Amino acid sequence: MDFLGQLNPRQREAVEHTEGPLLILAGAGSGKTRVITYRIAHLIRNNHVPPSRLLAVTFTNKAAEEMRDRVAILLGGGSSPAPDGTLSLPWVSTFHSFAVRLLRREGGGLEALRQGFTARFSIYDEADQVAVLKAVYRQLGLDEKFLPYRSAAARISHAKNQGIAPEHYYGRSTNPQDEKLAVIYEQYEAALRRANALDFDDLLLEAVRLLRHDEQARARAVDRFHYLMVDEYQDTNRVQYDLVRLLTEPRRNLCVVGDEDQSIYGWRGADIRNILDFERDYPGATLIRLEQNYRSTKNILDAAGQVVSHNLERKGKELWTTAGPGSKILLYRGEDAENEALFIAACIEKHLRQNPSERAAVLYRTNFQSRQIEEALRRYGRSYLLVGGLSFYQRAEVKDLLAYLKAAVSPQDSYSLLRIINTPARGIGKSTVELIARHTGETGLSLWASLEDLLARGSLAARSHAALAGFQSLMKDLRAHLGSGPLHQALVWLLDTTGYRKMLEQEGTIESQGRLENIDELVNAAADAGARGETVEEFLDHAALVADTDDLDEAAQVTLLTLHMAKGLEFSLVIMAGMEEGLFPHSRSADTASGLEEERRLCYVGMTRAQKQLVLTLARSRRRFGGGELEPGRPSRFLREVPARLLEEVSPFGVQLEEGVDLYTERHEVQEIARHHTFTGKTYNSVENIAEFFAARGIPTPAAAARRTAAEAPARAQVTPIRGPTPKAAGGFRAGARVHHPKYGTGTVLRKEGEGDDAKLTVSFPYHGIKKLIQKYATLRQE
DNA sequence: TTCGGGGCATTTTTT
DNA sequence: ATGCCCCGAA
Repeated sequence: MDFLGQLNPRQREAVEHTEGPLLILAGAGSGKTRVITYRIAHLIRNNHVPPSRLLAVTFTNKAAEEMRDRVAILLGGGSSPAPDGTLSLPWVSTFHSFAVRLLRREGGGLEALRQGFTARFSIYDEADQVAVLKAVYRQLGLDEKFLPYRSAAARISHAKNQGIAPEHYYGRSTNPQDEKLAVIYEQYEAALRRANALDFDDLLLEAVRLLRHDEQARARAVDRFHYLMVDEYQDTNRVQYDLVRLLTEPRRNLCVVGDEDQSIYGWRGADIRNILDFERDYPGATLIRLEQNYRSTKNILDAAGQVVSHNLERKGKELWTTAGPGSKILLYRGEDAENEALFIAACIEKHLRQNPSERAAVLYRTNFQSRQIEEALRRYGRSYLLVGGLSFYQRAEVKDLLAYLKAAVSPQDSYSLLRIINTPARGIGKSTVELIARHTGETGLSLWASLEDLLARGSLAARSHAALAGFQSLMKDLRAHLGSGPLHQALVWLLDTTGYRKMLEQEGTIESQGRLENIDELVNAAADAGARGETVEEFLDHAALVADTDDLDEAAQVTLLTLHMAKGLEFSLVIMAGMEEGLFPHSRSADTASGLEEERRLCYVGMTRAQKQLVLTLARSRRRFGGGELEPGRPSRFLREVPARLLEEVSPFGVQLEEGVDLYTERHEVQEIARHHTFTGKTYNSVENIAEFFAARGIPTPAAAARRTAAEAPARAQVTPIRGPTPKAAGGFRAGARVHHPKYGTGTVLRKEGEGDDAKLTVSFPYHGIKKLIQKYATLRQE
């Protein structure tokens, strides 16, 4: 098959340019993934480069998976199978999982480089970081009033991403807060080191360190990868830049693909200069612009292009298309957020009725905006997929079990140990933990070693001694189980022995029911991992590096998500909500020129997601917080940057259902429809997704390909399971009643506790699961 | 040690 | 309006 014939001239040029540095500026919708995958296929098939000599790096597992699948399909027939008969494929991975594999593999080098580190390090996510920072704050006598943990974590992360060490941070601090933060930073680093843990930033930093200081390790890496490709290059930070540099010197067969106009992660440390200065950093680099857009209508492209042309920090690209102008961009201004939301729902309804096979998305700047839009969609009985919220691996019960495993695998991992030392409650309370922590501080031992030391001394009160001794033998037994049998059996044993399962069962609530299902799913995932031959460590790595958005269901007809999460996706109809000053551009970004430019790029990203129809909406006034005042808003400056000739203002009656009912009188009828509507599509965080979170991503399977095809099939119906205690009948919202909640929509009352205003209701909502509500506070309506 | 009530802040978040 | 953190009572 001559796959090069399927490319346009520019794309083909990019694919065939294989030697030396290459920068591909790929505008939105210009076939970027196509170019990367074809380029890989070209190198392998036509230039006979062994697949193992190629490395492609992406930012998300999802992108990596997609790329792998597409390369596999391209190579499908003719590439050379490996001796064992499997298809040999290049290494496609995220920056982070690449770093982890490198560090685990080159563990010896790492240990030599860094005192006290072992290749068995734990990976700490944001929740773990906060736990570490809490301890550091306490040690320094600070509290969150100084700086919220999350902000401190963000600032430390930012410093790390720029390669600024704590001492350096201290040196350049100009105010007392920064000085203190430098100390926090230093203590945080020390705490991680003691715990033999690396945070996400460290994974990259340590990989860079290793390659810099361990000549042999670098030689091995450079020798292995002759061709490197980096996707979304505009989102790389300084450390990723260094990593790429180390991997490509001196061969310099580096191909980076990106779009400076889609750089929207500056606040996370991404450095737009990496892409702007590529030609300077890699002299002799070839620059190829992909400007033909295959996604959107001309009107949409022109509008987006006009907006982003107001930016100065760009190389400049002009997207063009052979498509026709298409519809104008609709602009709607509602009285308030509720009215805006109703318009959005009506607009989606109209579009999908006319185009039943198409997909629509509502994009917004901040997550709280989804609430009213959800409510409006529910009124129309329209199912949707809300992207955001807690992912599976971030859930408390899953994190607990993983913490048991981490603590067992790495005795130094004090923060994982801390998490589960008294979960379920086993009589090791706050004061006992503090006692051990103090001992840790005095001796410099890890929490676990300190615990053992205290037990050996026998100086503890009988009660705590017994509790701690019990815990000690529990962990020893867990280690033994992990060493002797399959992982999932160890987990089952753990759940029984600790009484974790019992704890949830005894709770007897609907929430606990869900948690039980989650832990069962984790056990299944462990069994699958075991069947694939994964070790505990690999299982834990996988769990740490998998992200929730990886499983974004593309089959959903209506998707609600933030502008940030929309990058890389496309929808027939795109509605951008909340086009108001202060909201978008967001007030916190509006005071610097670079912040404003990033907001503008975000606007560009949002607009270019639309294939056929783009709709911009705003509200004349909206409430800032729940109970706040209605505050008037001003239209976003981005609206003015769209040429007026491309815009069409629509009244609330401009977009209507065919029946001719208007938005205001219609509500009650619509509610009636909604009541009978069956929700379809799987919930973003539903249990059935969990297995997929842990599914192997290494080798594309027929099942994976089938799943892709199946994405076009209608989503299966989901029935919210109702289990748990038998509902008691009572007045008002009694069990079994259908109620409506402003945020969660329509749900079923499962249980009622107490009477009158103080009654507590347990309600099951599709998409949101089980919520406990106080009748007095929750604005519930009887359906 | 553990549970429940009142105070407080609430942008975005690839790994 | 809500979620989460800390403090006081059982």
